[in-house]
Amino acid sequence: MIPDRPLEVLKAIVRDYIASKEPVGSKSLVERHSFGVSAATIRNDMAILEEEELIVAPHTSSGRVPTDKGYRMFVDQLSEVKPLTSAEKVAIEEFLSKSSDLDETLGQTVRLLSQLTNQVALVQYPSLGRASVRHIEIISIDEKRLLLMLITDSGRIQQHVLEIPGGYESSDIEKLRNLLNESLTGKGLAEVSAIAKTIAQKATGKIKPLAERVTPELLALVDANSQEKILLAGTSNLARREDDFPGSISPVLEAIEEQVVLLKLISEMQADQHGVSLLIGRENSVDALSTTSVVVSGYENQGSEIAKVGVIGPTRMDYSSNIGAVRAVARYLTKSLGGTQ
Amino acid sequence: MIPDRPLEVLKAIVRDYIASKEPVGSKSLVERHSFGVSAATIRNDMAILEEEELIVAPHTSSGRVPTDKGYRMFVDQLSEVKPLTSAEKVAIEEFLSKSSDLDETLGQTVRLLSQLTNQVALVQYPSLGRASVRHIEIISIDEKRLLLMLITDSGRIQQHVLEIPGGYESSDIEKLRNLLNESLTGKGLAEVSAIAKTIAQKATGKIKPLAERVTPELLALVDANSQEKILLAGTSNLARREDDFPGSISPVLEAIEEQVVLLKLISEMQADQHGVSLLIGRENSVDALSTTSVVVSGYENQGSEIAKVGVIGPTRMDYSSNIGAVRAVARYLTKSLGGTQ
DNA sequence: TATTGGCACTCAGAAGCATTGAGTGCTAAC
DNA sequence: GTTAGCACTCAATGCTTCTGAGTGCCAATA
Repeated sequence: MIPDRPLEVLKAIVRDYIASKEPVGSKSLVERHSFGVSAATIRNDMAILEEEELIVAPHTSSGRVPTDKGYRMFVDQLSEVKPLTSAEKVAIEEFLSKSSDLDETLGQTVRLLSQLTNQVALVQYPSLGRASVRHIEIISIDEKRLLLMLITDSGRIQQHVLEIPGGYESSDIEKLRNLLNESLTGKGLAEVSAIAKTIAQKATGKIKPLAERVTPELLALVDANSQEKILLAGTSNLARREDDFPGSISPVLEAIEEQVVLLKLISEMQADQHGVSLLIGRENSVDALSTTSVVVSGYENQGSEIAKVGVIGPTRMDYSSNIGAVRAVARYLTKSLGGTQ
Repeated sequence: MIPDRPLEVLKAIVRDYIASKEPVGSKSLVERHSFGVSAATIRNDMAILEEEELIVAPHTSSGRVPTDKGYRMFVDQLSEVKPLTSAEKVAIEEFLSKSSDLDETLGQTVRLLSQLTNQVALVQYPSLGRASVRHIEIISIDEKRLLLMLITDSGRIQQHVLEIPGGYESSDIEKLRNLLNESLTGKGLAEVSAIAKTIAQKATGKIKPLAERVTPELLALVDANSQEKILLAGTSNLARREDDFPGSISPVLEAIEEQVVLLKLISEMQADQHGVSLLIGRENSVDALSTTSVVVSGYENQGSEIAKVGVIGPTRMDYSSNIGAVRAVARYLTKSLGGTQ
């Protein structure tokens, strides 16, 4: 266990380093904070911290820098996160109240979050594991083409144009639409597959061929719909902090643009005490992201978490305010979805 | 007018500089190309080019680098662009044939283009100036909420949930839907505004209040729909070429993320001889983008250009192959939209 | 036992300086 | 119009020295 004062020293080091980007030494530490002890004592404490691998010296005889483990301890000690200013709260309300559909809401959210935090913000589209069918719509485009639409209760819409080479009758379309909605509305997406098959069989008479044509497409929509998707914003914020990344930022940007990797990463994260979860530096498994930290929080619709929202930035980030911002935005997003969806 | 050989020298300088990123000098020029004259002669030619501001010397007594004007002349002289390899063509077909709805198609396209060119790719959502209404749908969610949808012939879908505090009857919904579709299907979005107002007046009896509630929302959808939108991909490609940007890339990234700016920029561009249009360096009016070039081409649906697709990268880019790729992708995109939409 | 002042030591980074060499512009000759 | 020759320029490189923030350790102190 780390004694009290060394812990305070660690916190001070993290704060100073985040603020200044310079390795922090014993002298500047006693100058900036009132520990009531001398630099030599602080040096002893720093020796303990270094022993525990909470800080390291970039070069012999230079100041110290927090390690991932050091940041982690700092964050875990964080008893309260920086609350948003009321101006920021107003900005959030302002932003999110305007948007109407899901796409727009998420787009606004991610931009907002990137502005609040000055980091790269990300928002995951509602995952569809638990989503259910709100409505299925079939719309006639012309004599031989139909637009099939699947709308889920998370607000996501999936559509596909399909050709009916032999043409169709609009009354049949209506029948099929009713049939599909009666059987599927309210059902979970996972169930759709099984039910849709029985529909194709149950369908009788003229609408049978139509049903046989449409149901596979419907399943394809469900499939496409279950593809996870991430929205990013504020990539330039990462670039602005270029020199927090040794070498080049481009591998970092590459990794972030790689949706699959990012999705895997955030989906494995579990919320901790602040209602947010974070990975610091090498705690995440993606090599290119070893110099970044990820802060995410889940947002909900109808009481259950449907996806995540968060930020990603250099390990040397202001954890306190980022955690605050992510948490707040997740809450507002939950609220906003509850309202309009 | 620039004589023949100096022009060839310019071309050689551009090519060598693009390939090597080093200012190119007279000696290396005669080594790499067979001009049949000596370095001293080339130097005379270079003096002409410098006189014309087609090249500059970064420092006294170093090699030369093309100016924006130099690149421009190079591009204008370009008689043919590098065709895609057949592997690339296959990749395009492969990619674009898979996608079903507009969102997905555009998403695929932009990723594809960024991979083909190793630049930041962008695709503009179909602009709605010339789009028309394909269908209007009203779907009941629960007793007091409706989902209003506007589908345009470019494949774009806009939706909004609206509350009907007093509830509604489903037969009324159907009447209103029919009324709206009869009046509006096939009409241009610009006309919708005028027509919708008359509908609200024409509506009689029970559906009048409903119509009065719905039509303003419909107009809002048209409005939202006419908001231009851009999809980006491959930002990391820009970062990978960091040192083509003096200072930092972050202002460049910022400018690119600023959709409004970018939209204005590309919407003002007019296609030239190759079916693409490009802005080189300071030819574009955005200051932060003065070290980048933009290559775009229009894509079409039903015979008329609906939006643009292109790439943006450092002025020191391979114009020939980028022009080729953008043009090809625009064509395939046109084809793909023609098929499925 | 914890804290402190003192002190020798380390080393990255800045500053100064000489060297190098690719490339130039100019001139006189071909 | 082309070329060889030549003096000149200057970014980049390498070398050395200098500086100072910061360290680790020890003996003295509370």
